[in-house]
Amino acid sequence: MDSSIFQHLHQAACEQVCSHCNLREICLPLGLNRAELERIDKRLVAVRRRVTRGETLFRRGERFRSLFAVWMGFFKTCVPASDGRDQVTGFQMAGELIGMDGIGHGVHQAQAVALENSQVCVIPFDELETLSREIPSLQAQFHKAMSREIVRKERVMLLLGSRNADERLAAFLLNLSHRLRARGFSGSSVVLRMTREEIGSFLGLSLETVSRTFSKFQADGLLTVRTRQIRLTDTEGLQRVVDGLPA
Amino acid sequence: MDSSIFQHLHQAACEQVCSHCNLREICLPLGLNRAELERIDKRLVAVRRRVTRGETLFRRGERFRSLFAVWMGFFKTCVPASDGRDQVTGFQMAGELIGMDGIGHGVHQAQAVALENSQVCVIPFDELETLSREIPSLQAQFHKAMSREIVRKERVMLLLGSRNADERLAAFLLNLSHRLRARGFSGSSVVLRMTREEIGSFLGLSLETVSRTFSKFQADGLLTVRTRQIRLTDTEGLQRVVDGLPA
DNA sequence: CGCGAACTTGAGGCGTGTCAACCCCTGTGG
DNA sequence: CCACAGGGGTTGACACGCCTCAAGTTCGCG
Repeated sequence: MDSSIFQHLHQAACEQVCSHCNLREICLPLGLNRAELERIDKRLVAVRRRVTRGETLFRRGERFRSLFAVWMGFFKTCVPASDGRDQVTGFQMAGELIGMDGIGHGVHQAQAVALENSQVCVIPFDELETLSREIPSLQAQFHKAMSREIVRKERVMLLLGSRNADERLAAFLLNLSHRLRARGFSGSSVVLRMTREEIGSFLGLSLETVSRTFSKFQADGLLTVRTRQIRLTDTEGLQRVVDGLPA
Repeated sequence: MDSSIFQHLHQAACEQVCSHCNLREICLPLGLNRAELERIDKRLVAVRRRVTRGETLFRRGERFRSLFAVWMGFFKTCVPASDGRDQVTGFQMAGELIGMDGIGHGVHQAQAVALENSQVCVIPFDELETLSREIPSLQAQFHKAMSREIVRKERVMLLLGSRNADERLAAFLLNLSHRLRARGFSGSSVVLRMTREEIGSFLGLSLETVSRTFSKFQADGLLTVRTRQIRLTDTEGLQRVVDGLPA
């Protein structure tokens, strides 16, 4: 176990100031000028919190107090389905917000679990509302973030409502790839942070179907699979699958 | 055609002031005190707009400027699916907001169509942001509205991802019933404003499956159907269907 | 009253879930 | 160092729920 001194040093080292964070262009403070950034430093983000792999960030039913911005790592959000098991409602990576489901009733409607060792910036919600009354560009950015979340959910609805297994998985992989590319990663080499079962739960498919579809895509030369290590070799082909066109 | 004088009188009669609107307890101004209500009168809602049955409120790709609150009537929102036909993403009734999908990119991502003769309150978005910087309770209410929209979409995702046709349609009917009851209607007598095809599109089912499931529910004594006129005779039984329990 | 749209019902086929067996990898303990 | 256990992943066989196609009926509007 680390000594408390070491812990303190570390806290100081990765101090939570948005103005120097390299995620500021894809996170909530996007579009703020320098003065505004410095104004929210130390106010928007109270603390940064570590969440180890498998640990729960918040549970369904817990009182909602803060939003969380993923600073590093990877999360899933899920809600209990009728049969007792969890259904995954989304995956979040660096720069993405978690917890917006809790605003409506002051209680978290979902559970968030880290899929790898992660860190999140804790954004007390009352402070966010106060600051966004003072800083219009922060207000605008927050509203855009919520709106985009609505559009994302809507897209998944479409996926689940009218696409077959191939189309769903292809869309899922391309979406992951785009988000990784936007964060400076290659996009063609994807390391899955989640199990086949979690992918299936998110896409409304059984884990066997997910596995079979991976194998099929590999046989069709669209990608190569080695368990969690995926290499997308033909993204245009995957896009054709999404569009429902013949291979 | 009405004379212009009559039209003017009518406009004056149903003047768009939130403080006297009988929907204020289920619409955006919920939770505002009298002073705040009077402060937003004439500012939050610029005009009220009539939309006749079948008419489009806004189209996908149109510039986003305003949110719309349904004042009376019934709407569907939909987005073009890959095969050219539309996929329905939601149904909206009195007191519900339409257009939040457009905030994120300044462009409407969906299309909204009236399913009966309707009227909507036009809420210019820049004015809403200005007012919600001045009136914290309005800000809070708007944030809650967006959050609840996210949760609603999430629930539909679950429905589409892990429930069969019976469970989907039962959940849909109970949801409609709850929303009608919250607006002072009976809740057990439901007049569907949409076709079987639109229900199916929303629930990820074919119109034939929707029709068959209605017939099945009727045979099971859960409701009686006469095309668009539905009478829910056993809501507890429908709830058991939703929960996946045996009939 | 007549036409087209909406709805119902049936027959058949396909995609995906379920069940089951097996493999691979990793970590653990003897 | 090996044996073992357990979780994750792959693959096959089979069943079944829902889609598709098709025919016929009812409804609603001009």
